[in-house]
Amino acid sequence: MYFRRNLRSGGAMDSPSDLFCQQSSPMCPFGLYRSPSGSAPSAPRYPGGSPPAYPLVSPLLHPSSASQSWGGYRQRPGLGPFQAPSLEPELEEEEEDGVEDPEQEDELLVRDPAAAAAAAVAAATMVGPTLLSHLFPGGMRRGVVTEPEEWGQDVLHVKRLRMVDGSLGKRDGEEAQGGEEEKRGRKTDTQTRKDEEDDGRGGGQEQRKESREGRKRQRQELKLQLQETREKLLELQKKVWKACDKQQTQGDQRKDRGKSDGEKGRMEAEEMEEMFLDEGEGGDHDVFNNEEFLPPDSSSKTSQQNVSGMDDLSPDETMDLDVDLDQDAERGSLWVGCGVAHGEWEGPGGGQKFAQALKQELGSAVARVIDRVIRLYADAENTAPPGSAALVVHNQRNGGLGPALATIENDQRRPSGPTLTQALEQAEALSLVPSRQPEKRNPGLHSGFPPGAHRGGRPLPPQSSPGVPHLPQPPLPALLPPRAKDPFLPAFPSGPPAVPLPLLHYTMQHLFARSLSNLPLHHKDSLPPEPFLDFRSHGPSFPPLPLLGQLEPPLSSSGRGRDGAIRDGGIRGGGGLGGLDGGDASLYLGAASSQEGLSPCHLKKAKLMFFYTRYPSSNTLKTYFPDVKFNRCVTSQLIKWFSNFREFFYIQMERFARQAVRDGVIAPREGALRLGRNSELFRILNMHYNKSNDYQVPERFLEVAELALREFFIAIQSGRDTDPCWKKSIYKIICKLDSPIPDSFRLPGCPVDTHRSV
DNA sequence: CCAATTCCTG
DNA sequence: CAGGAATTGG
Repeated sequence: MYFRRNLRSGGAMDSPSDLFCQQSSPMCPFGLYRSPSGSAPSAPRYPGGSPPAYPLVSPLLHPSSASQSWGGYRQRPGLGPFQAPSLEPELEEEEEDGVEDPEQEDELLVRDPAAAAAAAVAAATMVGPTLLSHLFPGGMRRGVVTEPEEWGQDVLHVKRLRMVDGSLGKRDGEEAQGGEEEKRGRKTDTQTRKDEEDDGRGGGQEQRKESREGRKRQRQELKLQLQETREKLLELQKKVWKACDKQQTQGDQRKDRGKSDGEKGRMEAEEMEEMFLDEGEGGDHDVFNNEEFLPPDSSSKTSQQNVSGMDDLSPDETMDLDVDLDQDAERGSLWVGCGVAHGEWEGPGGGQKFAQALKQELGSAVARVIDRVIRLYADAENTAPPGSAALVVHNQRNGGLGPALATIENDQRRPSGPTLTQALEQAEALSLVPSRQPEKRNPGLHSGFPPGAHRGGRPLPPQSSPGVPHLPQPPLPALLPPRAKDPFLPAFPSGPPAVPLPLLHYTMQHLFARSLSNLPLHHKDSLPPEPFLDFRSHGPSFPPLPLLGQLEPPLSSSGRGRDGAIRDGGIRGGGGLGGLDGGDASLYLGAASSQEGLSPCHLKKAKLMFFYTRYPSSNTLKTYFPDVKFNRCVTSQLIKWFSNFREFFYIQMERFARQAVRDGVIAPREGALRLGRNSELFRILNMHYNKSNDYQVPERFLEVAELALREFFIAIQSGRDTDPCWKKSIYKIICKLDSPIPDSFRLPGCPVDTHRSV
């Protein structure tokens, strides 16, 4: 590796710790990219100049990844959000207990309008005396929501509505190919319920059909309103987050608990993922998933989509709010989950005030929505078939928000883009939680499973994301518009960086490393006339990729395939610098500007320089590598290169000299000691210093080499080689034979020989 | 002491 | 080629 030294070399910024501290982080935000890249050795080295940019940009670059980022859904058995049958009988109990399973309620709230309504009612019912009383001891809820007496009625309304919904769901089709255990469980439950339902209601289908359209419209409205509620909740969560960020810096002892809470948050996020997935899967069988039921502008879909995106960006905190709120309401102490410990807000000072404010906002938002939902469904019931059996069917899970919550992957069919406000909100959400993104679950699960496929109930191990590999596919062509006029080899983007973002740098590095050989990359348009291959490292934190190093082998082979097409466009030469057969001495390949590390291009240049100078001074090197930012390390590396060149050179000389001696050569002038361009020794030397054979070995070098060979021969022949220092004299001779280096080497990049055609 | 060099090893 | 040890010269 040419770059090991670079990595270690002492630039203030590329100290080893700087390079690896992030890599060793347990939550490597780049695992996502690492795994698909076949875990390229260079990948982990990416120190992540600005990690936050990653999760920020990657979803944009790879829309699929955005939806994947939730991955690893862990289904909690027995907590199916639509075990509504249990919900119904438990309603009364809940009123006493005050707390149903918070998560269940949570999921109910978001998954389906009907379910949400029921959840809202349930929440309100239970919340009335309990949670909301905690939240609003003063009874402020009354001003917003209906009076408690009405709640009983509302609950009944919603119950019936849910029954209707269930029957609807069944009529529209059974659940999607439910492969999941959880689904099956619910399904069987649903079916039994439905059977009872059918028995009870007899022939109420006509009535249902009549009221079908009306209910659909209502559901649409409901969806919109739920969406609104979500947005409000999101806003609250944002505020919570801001507060959390402040508070998290206060105590270390909270970290552990906060961490576990973070885990919990991710779990919630996973559930959200599952939620979306479910809804996506059940699409075909769901009324709400049918495109015909989407409003013309598909606002619900886009908005839900937007929510999905936001959740995707901040999965951790998305659901914590509701969940933990309930949990701690049980203990009378409200705490808002945001990765901080329970009781975080109980601390002295503004915590309580914040909690109060939060309570109010959250409570009012929720209450408003509950109110609307209730009313909607109350109205809806007027048209609902009275004959519907009093059973709750669960395939609502696939209904309601289903299509809207389709993950980003599905949004190609999205009729319209997000609205401005949605985009703004999304951006806001983006900016609010950048630092937590690395904690996101490993994406890829989503796309890893075909719709309706079994996702198991458990989190998949990270890195087992089958969907990730397709990440790097799109960017390259898009990011690197071909510029076919470049007469040079694949040019690394230079000048104004085509991709200023670290992510893109990183991505492109990988792309280059992995597929540059097969892709034409021409950037001449943005290049100054002189520089050619820009091998500037991307700052100290970006260890230079062995671009040419990786390029050359494939280019010489696989590159051929495209050469036929590309060469006509001006690209000549097979690989890396090797393929250059330019007709102009001023042609160069190489770095365009100063860089700290040495690139393969520099190595090649050094080798070509060896044809002229075997013992270059440091000043000479600095003169002829103007594009290298010299420091102690780089200098010694270059010197070391030449030392190695000499080593190889002398070894070959000695070897051939000994061979000549063995062969009985007597006169040093004999042909065996001639160094013709057809000789084996020349072939070896040329192979070593001019591997691609794109540079004509200067005659002077042949003379020097021949002289060295002769000297070795003589020394060996005369037995001087027994002297431990017998080579020194030869070295002294050779070191005086350095010839001037052509001026073309003074230019940055690799010189290209003029009169050489492959 | 440091830079340059060689030798040896991987 | 890189690392490292040893040597040398300034």
